Amino acid sequence: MNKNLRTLTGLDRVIHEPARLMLVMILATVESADFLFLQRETGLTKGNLSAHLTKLESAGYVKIEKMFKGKYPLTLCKLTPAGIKALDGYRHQLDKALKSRGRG
Amino acid sequence: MNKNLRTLTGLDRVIHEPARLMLVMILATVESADFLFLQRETGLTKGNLSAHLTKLESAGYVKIEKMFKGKYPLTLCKLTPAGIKALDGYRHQLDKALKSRGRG
DNA sequence: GCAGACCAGTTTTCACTACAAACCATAATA
DNA sequence: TATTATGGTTTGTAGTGAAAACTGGTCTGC
Repeated sequence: MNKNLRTLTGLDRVIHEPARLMLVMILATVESADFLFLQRETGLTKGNLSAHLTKLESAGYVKIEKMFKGKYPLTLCKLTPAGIKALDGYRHQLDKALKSRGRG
Repeated sequence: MNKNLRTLTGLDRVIHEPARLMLVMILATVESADFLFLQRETGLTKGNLSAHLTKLESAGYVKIEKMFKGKYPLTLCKLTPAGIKALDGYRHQLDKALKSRGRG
């Protein structure tokens, strides 16, 4: 069953990065989240969070909407259908690979 | 249960790299493997495989023994107890994180 | 009314890393 | 003697993640 292991090479790197995996896992449960909420939840620095969100957006996995809450900017993030699908695929792929034979 | 997600930040990067995850998964099942066997199984290039093995060795996760099979060099790789433990920990950690809430 | 602190992010910088290509030493082959 | 194959290692390079520095706007004290 090394087929399962071989698929690891093709793992979605966008999702595979722990920080981003965290983000999509969170976004998968909340319908929508703002920047500071995500920062608190993940513990990432702002710069880091910003960069990861941009990357997720470029991949089409999250949609980012900028608005104003009162006078302050507000960045709202939401998982797209593509993002949901990507996360699902990633989970299944990894799950299969990690389950294949429990050592010897 | 975001505690599970937060732990993702601390994932062992040595194991997390797909190519190396493949390697340790294979090594976890075979007691010992030579360079070319690993190359065939993983599909990695020689250079790549060499580099990843060196990294795994530096981490103390695999033991590499060089010998001669007849007149040709032979590189034998074997998962160390530390490597087994690391893989186990990685699997559990990731499993927990990926299982926490299945969306919505 | 303006200097400085604060808010919500973005851009820049930098060290590291994975990958592939080039290389190396030896051995069989023509 | 070249040439090719074996079993790898070293080198070059583009890409990446993390933190620091920066930006544009707002509020506060004086």
